[in-house]
Amino acid sequence: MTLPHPTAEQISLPIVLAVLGDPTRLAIVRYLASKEGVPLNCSKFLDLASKTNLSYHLAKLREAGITRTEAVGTSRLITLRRDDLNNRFPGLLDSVIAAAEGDPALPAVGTAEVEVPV
Amino acid sequence: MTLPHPTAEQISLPIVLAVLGDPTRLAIVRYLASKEGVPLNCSKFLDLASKTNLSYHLAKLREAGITRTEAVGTSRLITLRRDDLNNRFPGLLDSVIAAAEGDPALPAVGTAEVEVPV
DNA sequence: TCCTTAGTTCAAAAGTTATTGAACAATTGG
DNA sequence: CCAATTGTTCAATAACTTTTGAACTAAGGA
Repeated sequence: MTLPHPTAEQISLPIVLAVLGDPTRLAIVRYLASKEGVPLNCSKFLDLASKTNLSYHLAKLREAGITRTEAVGTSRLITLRRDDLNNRFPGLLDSVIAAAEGDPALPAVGTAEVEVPV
Repeated sequence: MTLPHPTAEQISLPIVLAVLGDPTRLAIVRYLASKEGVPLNCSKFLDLASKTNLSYHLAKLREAGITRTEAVGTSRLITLRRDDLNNRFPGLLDSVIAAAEGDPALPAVGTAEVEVPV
């Protein structure tokens, strides 16, 4: 079972920019980029917002074509659509990620989750 | 007399993205980029929106640090802050403009204004 | 089967942004 | 000075977006 995603051609520039123009979603994208290749589930982002609100933001990212969401069991595995975005808008995602990496004003993900050894 | 502009350091990534995430404003930026170096006044954009509404959108662009607005007589001369944006977010504006140039869904500026020779 | 985990959906409330028209201000040309 | 041109401000409204909590679904383990 797959959730609805736009095709690469359907990805719209103003929509991508508007969706990235939100600190919570930019923080999600920055974190996804920092864990490139590792599919993450929604709960990784609970630092940023409530479960319900995350569901909303992650749907926005998916509907804009910025992320891909795959249902696996009760989880959703989320990845960046780097290739599709790069084909459609060359250089855009990379420059956004680079800028986001250096932005201290964005909320952080994962700073609370230190694996505590037993 | 100069209108208030953010300094380069004050320019915020999410705000820039949110402000660019609007078709009218993206069309303004695309047109400014196509006339690089030539300062344009507000009336050039009347194809896109009413005078009042343009005033609003142009203020958003200025306050986000995307454009510079200079008052000259009763006119406002508007230019892109390309250098400041490039320093702050390298590659971002260029990729947005390149993507906007190829976007047929964006409203067009100036298609009605053909200089009629006498 | 029952419970837990993971996430969605829905409707309401809160907040924000866009659009409008009327009134205003400032400059410039006649 | 007067009128036209250029653009702003203000208040109202319309339209969207974000956030919330409660109720829900679906899968997986005990």
